[in-house]
Amino acid sequence: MLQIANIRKNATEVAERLSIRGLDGKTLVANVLELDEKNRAKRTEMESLQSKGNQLTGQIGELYKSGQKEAGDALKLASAEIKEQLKTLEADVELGDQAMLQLLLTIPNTPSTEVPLGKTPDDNLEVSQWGSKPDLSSQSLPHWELAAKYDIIDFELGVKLTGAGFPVYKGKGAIFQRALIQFFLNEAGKAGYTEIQPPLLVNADSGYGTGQLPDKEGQMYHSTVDDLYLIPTAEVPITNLYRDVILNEGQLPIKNAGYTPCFRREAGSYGAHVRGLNRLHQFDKIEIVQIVKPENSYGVLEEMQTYVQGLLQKLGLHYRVLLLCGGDMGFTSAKTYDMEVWSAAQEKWLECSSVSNFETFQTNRLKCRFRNTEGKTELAHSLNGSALALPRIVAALLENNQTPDGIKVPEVLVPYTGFDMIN
RNA sequence: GGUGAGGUGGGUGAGUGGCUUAAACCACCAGUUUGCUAAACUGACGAACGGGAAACUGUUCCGGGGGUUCGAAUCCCCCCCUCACCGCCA
Repeated sequence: MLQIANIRKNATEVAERLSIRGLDGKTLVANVLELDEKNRAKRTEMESLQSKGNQLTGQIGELYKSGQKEAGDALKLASAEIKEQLKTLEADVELGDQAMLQLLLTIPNTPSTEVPLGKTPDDNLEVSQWGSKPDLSSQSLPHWELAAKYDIIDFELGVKLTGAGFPVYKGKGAIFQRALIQFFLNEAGKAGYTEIQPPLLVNADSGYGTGQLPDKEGQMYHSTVDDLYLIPTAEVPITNLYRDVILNEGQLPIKNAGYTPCFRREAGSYGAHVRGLNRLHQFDKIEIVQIVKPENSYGVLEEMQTYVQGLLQKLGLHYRVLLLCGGDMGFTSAKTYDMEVWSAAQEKWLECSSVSNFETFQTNRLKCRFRNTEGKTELAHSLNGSALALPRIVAALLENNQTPDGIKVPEVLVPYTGFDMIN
């Protein structure tokens, strides 16, 4: 959620930056300012009346104490009248605040000025590519066929147990998953991230804190008896660690990493492109999260982006880096890089990581602040990225590394798997 | 699930109707002293929002919501959460 004070102060800039998303920034900002002005007028009116009432009660107290009961009783009448007037005023102010909140909730984050204009994924800017397409023989198989051939992932069994999108990993397939998780966690540790094992169920407050609620309510699995939500990403618990917190400047930057299964209902997205591991209801992901000082956040975004690339390089995967355009960026992000790995048999790019700077969009909601050098509280900036999400990495590794004798395990993973070939 | 206790500022924790502009201690911050660090001393120090060029000033906030009262952290009602013990159980 954008900060109203910031919109007021930097109206033109906010409007311009919103326009990068293809929105009518000017009108949006004008609407906010108009409502804001109305609200403030009402608030001033209410507060001065409250002040008057407070003075009165003080006087009444004095009068009673000095034994002037009748004079006190007389003032009570005036006090009662003010109280009556306040009722409607307070209700008005409350309504105004609600209206403002509702309005602000509909406005996405202001893109960084470096974000390219554009509406669709076609307008994303390809920043770089690494590696090259593997040279596979003509009989290369998609990963779901490889999974069946070597009996390492069973999609049908998952359907029996739960439903589509809940695969069962078996034997070397399960070990391979575990190896990747441990590899990613160890790498994050080496890069200075503190490992976190958070709860997989969160309450509604946490959902609101990172913005999954109320907008994406339908995307989360909800246990209604206890009113808890299965996390769609570790971002939710790990970022909410800092909800309603005032940090000391010295504690920043905070760097956390966590592995969790992620649960997504993915309501409404069915079809051919969800085949195999491409889109699941439950999958494993290692997430990295940083809470930083505002002036550092864009430098940190580059650092995180580079870190994720390093993982892909160690796995020997051909990938590209996209700078998302305004229209394709998530609602809460100010700047996002997507990493896509090449899936050799499907012959397409698969998104496997998304690294974003949210500036104060999340921390405003979370009330995550730090005390700056002047001793004043200031909203921190939050960032996160997948490092990495497993399924599409697994898909790409299976497809790209297939040989007539089996699937070669990347060298960096062998210490974790204990085998160098899936066959 | 049962019974009991409790939720106060960054933390510990006092506070049973107006003197609370929330004590005290700790932490954080600034300064003094000091080879450095530490310690000691001094000072400042809750948050959010509004008004003001600024100095400054107003309002709200003691888990959440309602109520009593001229006036509520304090009294009453409902809800939520935490802790302890018991029961059940990995």
